[in-house]
Amino acid sequence: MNASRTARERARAELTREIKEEARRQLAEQGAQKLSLRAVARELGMVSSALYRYYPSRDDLLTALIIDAYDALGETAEAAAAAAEEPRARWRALCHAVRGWAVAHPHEYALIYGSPVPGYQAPRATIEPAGRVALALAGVVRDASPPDTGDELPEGLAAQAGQVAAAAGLDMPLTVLVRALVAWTQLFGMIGFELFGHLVGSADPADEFFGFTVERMADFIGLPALPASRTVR
Amino acid sequence: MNASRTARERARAELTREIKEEARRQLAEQGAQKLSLRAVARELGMVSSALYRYYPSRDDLLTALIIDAYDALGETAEAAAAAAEEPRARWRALCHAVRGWAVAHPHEYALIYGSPVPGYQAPRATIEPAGRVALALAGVVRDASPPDTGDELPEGLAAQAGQVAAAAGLDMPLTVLVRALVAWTQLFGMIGFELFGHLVGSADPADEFFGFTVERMADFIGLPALPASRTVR
DNA sequence: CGAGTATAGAGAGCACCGCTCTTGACAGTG
DNA sequence: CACTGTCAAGAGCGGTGCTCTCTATACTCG
Repeated sequence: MNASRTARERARAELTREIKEEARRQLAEQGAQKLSLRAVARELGMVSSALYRYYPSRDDLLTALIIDAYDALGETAEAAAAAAEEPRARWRALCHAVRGWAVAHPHEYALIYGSPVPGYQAPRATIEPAGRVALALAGVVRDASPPDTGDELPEGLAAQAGQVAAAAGLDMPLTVLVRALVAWTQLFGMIGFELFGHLVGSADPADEFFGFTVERMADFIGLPALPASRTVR
Repeated sequence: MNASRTARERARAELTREIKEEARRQLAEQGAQKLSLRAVARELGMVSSALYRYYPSRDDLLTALIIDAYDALGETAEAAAAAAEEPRARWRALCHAVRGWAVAHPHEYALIYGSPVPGYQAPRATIEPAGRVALALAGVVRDASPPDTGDELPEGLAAQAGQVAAAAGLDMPLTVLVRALVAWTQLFGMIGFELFGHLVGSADPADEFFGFTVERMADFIGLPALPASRTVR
């Protein structure tokens, strides 16, 4: 009886996965706007209404894709950070990994870091995976334990940074944490600009510009320069 | 006969304007995705097919709105830069003006700096207005004539910067120009993160964070600190 | 001034969309 | 075997962008 029940559930899990796969395919081909339940169903050889047994609405399907994207990007970032030793090398690896993922999955990147889908409110479930990259970034900085930068932090900003540090268990100078926050927005700003074509007239292709900026961000945070081989990359 | 001809054309221009106005209203209320030709026509008391005499497609209407948005933001930026004297004050004013416009017109901002509409290719006509903000930014930096930062620029990046400088008539050290480019992406990255809710768990409200970052960017580029009153803002 | 023409909006219609409700088939259970 | 819960299917609703045809009207010119 347990086996039979599992059989049904297996079929269900299988189809759920296939739906998501097909949806991701369409997402990659034509973007989130054009993602249509009917088209997904058509491609899967089923009728549109049947899809609603798996995802109660188009937005719910989108949410599933969003969570998957956050998780995939987060995992990429964590793996890159774990693969290097030196703080600056880890920083570089992480930044380039994030960019690499974004370039490889532009539509999924746009889904999570582009303009939010109007009327769509990101559910609670997306918050945790959304924080993974930022956490990985902050972790790299913390492990490098750079010195206090001496910035004068406005009261409210210091309080916000304190809360972040407490919530994430990040034991580091608040000035460094705030600078890491700045670098965080810089990283995604640059990637977004590249992906969305705003660099076309200036720094496109953006490889060298990206590499340059990553180094300046590392300087900005106070990560030590690499000891031996000083590949500027 | 010229007057009569003008009469017809006037009516046409009037309606064109009204269509754009109504479209902008809907854009501001519900975002680009929900912008519907039928709804615009309904609100204007005409039939949907009649709209096609004014804009051949929904995308063309969107293009008109995009150009308007770029122009509005560019004008805001230019005005802010012109209203101050000291380089750092001009820099501050410009950055805060851009952010202010973005916060006041989130959907229009998302339209131009969010994920591009899939399948939609920005026509040539958008390029020039799109560059206005960047040009205003670069102008402020050039007028401050900060010294060469001494960065080692990779070959390709230096070439790209040289082309930009030549095309825009910006006579300044390439290292400074590249750093201004970095700050440019930083500025929009931060604004985008704030608008799209990515700062919610960390630096939200973002006023102080934004102010802090603007100052660090000014430092980064090499803009001199304000002489007398050193309001950190 | 009157005939002809260009331009305007109206309306029907096509193919698609998200989503709902009902119906009939089927598997698993007592 | 009868029952129950799950599933896909189908029809249908109101909406979308867009096209086509038709008619009324404003303008132009002989």
